[in-house]
Amino acid sequence: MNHQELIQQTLARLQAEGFKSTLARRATIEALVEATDHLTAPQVVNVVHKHHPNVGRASVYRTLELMAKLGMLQISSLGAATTTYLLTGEGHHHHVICVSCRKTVEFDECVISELEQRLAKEFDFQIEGHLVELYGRCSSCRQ
Amino acid sequence: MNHQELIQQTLARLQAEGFKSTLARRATIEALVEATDHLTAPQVVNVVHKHHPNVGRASVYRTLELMAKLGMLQISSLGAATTTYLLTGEGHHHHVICVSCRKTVEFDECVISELEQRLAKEFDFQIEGHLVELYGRCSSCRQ
DNA sequence: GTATATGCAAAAAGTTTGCACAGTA
DNA sequence: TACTGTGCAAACTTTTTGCATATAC
Repeated sequence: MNHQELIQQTLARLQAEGFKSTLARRATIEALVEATDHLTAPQVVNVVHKHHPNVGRASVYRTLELMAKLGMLQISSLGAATTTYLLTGEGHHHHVICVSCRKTVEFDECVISELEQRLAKEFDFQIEGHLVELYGRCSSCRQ
Repeated sequence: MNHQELIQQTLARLQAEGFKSTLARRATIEALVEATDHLTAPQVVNVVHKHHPNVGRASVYRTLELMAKLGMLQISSLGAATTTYLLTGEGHHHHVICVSCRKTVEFDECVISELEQRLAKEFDFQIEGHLVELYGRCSSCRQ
């Protein structure tokens, strides 16, 4: 699926939930779709402003909040002090993060699915996503 | 292990790394030890100020940063917009978080250990902790 | 046409920094 | 004593809010 399609689909999902398709929302989704990694809110604002200088910062925040509430974003701390956002679905992967130099490496394996199903039953949750991060010390930082 | 012992041990770990044992650090650790759940930085500051009104806010932030760097804290976004901290080790558990009402339930099972060992070898990381969070919609919010 | 959503600007909240002084080792 | 760490206050960054206007449906 290319970017335009993904943007369309994401907007459609918002519409399906009863929210309107607007420029500010499209611009925010655009920024998230183009990102290859987690972005902080101010980073999203920056990207949005590159293409659409007239979109307000508050609208970006409001869109991020809305999408997070709908489970459309993966929210992560990436082991750092700032929250970051990434579109869920597509390119599912997780991170190993060095607590010393903040270097991150990705891995694709996900051992969560069985657990997910068990917990969904146990707590009567409809699971929509998950976050798995490992923290440690990379080889250079252990010297 | 009781609270006092855990505080001592945590301070000792700082000292082992070459950092001094001070009141501000003890107060911060105290707050984290007493917490039964993740705390935001401002919450830690509040607890510290209850017992030690004269400890500066900046010192608490600096201690949190230091401990995070040393891998002594589990950092989590809890699916919300603020970073939270919890002492690692002790009472290891994870959360299922409702993206709609923010209700969280805990679970103890952890399927990460095998994965952890495999990734440690593959990327030459010394893994010190991990974060696993599931996001979804609780039964009441699905009505 | 109507309700939702927006942009702006100001307020609030959270975090970081510089510096003179204090406390640990 | 030497140097790390502190408290304070100010600067800075990030996030939220109120409100008049614009826009999607």
